Amino acid sequence: MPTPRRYWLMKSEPDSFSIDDLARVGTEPWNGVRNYQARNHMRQMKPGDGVLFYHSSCPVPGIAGLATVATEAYPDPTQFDRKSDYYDPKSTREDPRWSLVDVKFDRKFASVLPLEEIKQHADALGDEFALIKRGTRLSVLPVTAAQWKTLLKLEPRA
DNA sequence: GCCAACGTTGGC
DNA sequence: GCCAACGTTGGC
Repeated sequence: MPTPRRYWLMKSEPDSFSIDDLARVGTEPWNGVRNYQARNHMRQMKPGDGVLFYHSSCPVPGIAGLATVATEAYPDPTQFDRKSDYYDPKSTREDPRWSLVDVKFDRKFASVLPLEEIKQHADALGDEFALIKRGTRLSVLPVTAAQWKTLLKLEPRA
């Protein structure tokens, strides 16, 4: 039996990589994640999983569009690159510490679904939803099928 | 720019 | 293994 499709939310600062950037390149290796929980989530991903593309640290933080997981997790090459900001001297090729997946553009929302509005639906989403839980800074987090459905219903139409 | 929350590092 | 210091995230 095939593994059911799962859902995730991935944060990106639009100043460095936005939904428009993803639309332009089509597919992007999600490099630079240096948090174990976020990494572990990426290691669970399967091609075809749904991704909510979230803009963080910007004037209107929120969900900017949809993407799809395009690969299984594989070692993040930037961890071996001495010139990269993401270089990790403690990681080895024999035992890579950091993983990533490729993420493929699906579509851009007509406008960003603001975090502010998402928070107003905490009842439907559940207080434990990491996106709206106070103090959670996780950049890659799981989304349940019910949460996915709820959030897509909130998608701005214009 | 501020600051709360959290993760990581490193001395002991 | 504890915990203080430090760095980072990310909303506001």
